[in-house]
This record gives sequence, C-alpha cells and structure tokens, in this order.
Amino acid sequence: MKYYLAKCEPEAYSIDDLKVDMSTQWDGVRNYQARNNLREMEKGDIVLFYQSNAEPSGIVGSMEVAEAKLPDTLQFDKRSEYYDPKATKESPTWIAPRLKFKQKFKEVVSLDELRSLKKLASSALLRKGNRLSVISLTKEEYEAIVEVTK
DNA sequence: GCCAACGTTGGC
DNA sequence: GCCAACGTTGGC
Repeated sequence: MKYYLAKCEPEAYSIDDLKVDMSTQWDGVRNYQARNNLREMEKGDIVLFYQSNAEPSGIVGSMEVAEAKLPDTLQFDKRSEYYDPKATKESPTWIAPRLKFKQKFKEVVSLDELRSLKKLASSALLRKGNRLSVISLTKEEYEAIVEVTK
C-alpha cells in the first residue's frame, strides 16, 4: 500500500464534484515526474486530494485507486488541449488511473498547517516552487497529515 | 549538450 | 493580477 497526493484547482474539479461523481479518471497530467507517480499507483493505494489556488489551499479529502494504469484517453483526442501526437495506443505516454471518492475532511488541512508538520519538512509538497502535481508520500508523512484531521 | 526564451504553476 | 520558480522548447 502506497500513499500519494494529487493536486487540482477546485475551479477545474473539486472534491465536491468527485463526491457527486464517486470516481474520476485523473487525466490531463502532462508532466513526466507526475506521470511517473501516476504510473506507479496500484489498486487500493490512497491519494490525498489537494486543492490549489483555493481559499485556503490545502488537503480537502482522500481518494482510493480504483483502477490503476489506465491510458489517459485525451492524449489520442485531436480536439483536446491534452492531445499528444507522439503518443500511441500500443504504448501510451500518459497514464490516468481511476480514483474513487473516499472521504471529505471536515476541515481543510491548509498549507500553513502542512508547513507546521515537522514530518513533512522534506516532502516535495513543501519544497520551494511546489509545482509537482502528483507527489508520493511516505507512510509517516501520510499519517502525520491524517492525524491533523482527527 | 548548453542555455535563453518562453509558458505554466501556484501562493499571495 | 503579480511574480518567483520551475519545466519545456528550440537554436546553435
């Protein structure tokens, strides 16, 4: 069992949207480091939902990997802004696992709170720049975050 | 392979 | 809306 964190702007897709849909394919990621994390995900792994450009920005809930290693179909769609002419169906460049809603936290774990967690100090989430949209977390990091929501 | 120019992300 | 930090692109 592994732990991850995935970012999204609530304007594009929020945890409330996910709660209605119950599950979604996490597509549209076009960064190789983030893609590598998406590709590693296995069914049953936990993914925290981080809302960026939000009031406040922070972790709003959790998800579970329902189907791992699915191709991101947008890479084959010529009309999509995520179309990738180099991608082939035999060996898709971009991966989009299906994530299902697990839980919405009662309160947002804000970026300020995350910064105050010593266990998170070395996480990519808090590193300067903070632009990676899919981050893997250690068990300790995950548990430190979940502890705040209790 | 270097690096400048450019585009994007994300906090504020 | 601003801007710093980063990733990507393309000329050489």
